[in-house]
Amino acid sequence: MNSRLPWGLMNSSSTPCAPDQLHGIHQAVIQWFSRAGRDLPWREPACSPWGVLVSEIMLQQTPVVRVLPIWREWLDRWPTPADLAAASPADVVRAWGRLGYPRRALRLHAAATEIADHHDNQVPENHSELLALPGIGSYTAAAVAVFAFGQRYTVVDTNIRRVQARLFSGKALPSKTLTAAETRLADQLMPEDIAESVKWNQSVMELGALVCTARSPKCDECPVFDQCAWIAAGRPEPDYVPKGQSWHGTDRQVRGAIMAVLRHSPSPVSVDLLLTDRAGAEQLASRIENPGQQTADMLEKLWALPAPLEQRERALGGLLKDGLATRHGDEASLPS
DNA sequence: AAGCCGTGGAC
DNA sequence: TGTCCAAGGCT
Repeated sequence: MNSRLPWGLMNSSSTPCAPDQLHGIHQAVIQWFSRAGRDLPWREPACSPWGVLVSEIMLQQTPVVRVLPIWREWLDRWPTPADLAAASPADVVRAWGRLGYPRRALRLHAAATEIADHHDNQVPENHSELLALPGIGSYTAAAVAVFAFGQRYTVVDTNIRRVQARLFSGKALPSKTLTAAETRLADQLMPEDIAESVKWNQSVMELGALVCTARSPKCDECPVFDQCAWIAAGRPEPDYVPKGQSWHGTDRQVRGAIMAVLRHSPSPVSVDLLLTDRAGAEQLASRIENPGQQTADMLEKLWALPAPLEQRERALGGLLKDGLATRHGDEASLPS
């Protein structure tokens, strides 16, 4: 839709743009994907639903390039849900490496256990059953239903939201939080044909990832530049400033540093060592017995953080609460 | 519903 | 260097 047409005056229950124009957009975006879409292993027809599910969890807030090598390791090591379920949480968290948000690893492990125990080791095709699994929310449930099982289901991720905001709403960015209107729009935009709807979901997501990006969109490469409402409106600025994620000095930073120590350490780590700072570490030097060079490096980084004891305790407490760490006596380790 | 939860590449 | 942000989910 663009300013040459009066669709913007229509109410929210109407169609987003003329049927003919929508069909043209479908064809243009899907054709673009067939030419410019990336060859990713979880898009191979031979990839199992389990492989798709693992990829979707890993891709939550983590870029493709960082997921690729870990995904391959996981599928080689744990080719079915039961294989992952048989592993210990500690091994799972270590294999997760530095993908970030390690709670995802625990939830995926829990989901694998549930699939192995209650779904005959087969990833469920039903959207409601997918949604009931730990770590699987509305996006991931829809993504697995669509990309693993070829269903016609409305997928709404950050890429699709951004493309919709620009192409149809003429805004630079989608709203801060997902709205019912966005989901309704995504639903209205989907082709009726099942196979086409799958391609559409895949293609729009890829367009948002490669061309219609958050910063510096490559509009000169866009297959629907001429139809874009944001372009027609003169590329207006966002009507709000995205709130950046703080990092330095936060509990998250301390949690990350503690997790790095636990991941690298082959044996439980003294809680005193985890909770002290650089100055305190001097006094504890006599208690450090061959932690291993890598563990020592991670400890150094943890000690170097400008975090008071109270914050270090809070961070470790959070990890214990989340099941990412366990404590036995005066030692802590990854959960066994 | 607004904030929390990791990590590192790009600019 | 600092800031932004990436196929979200959970509380």
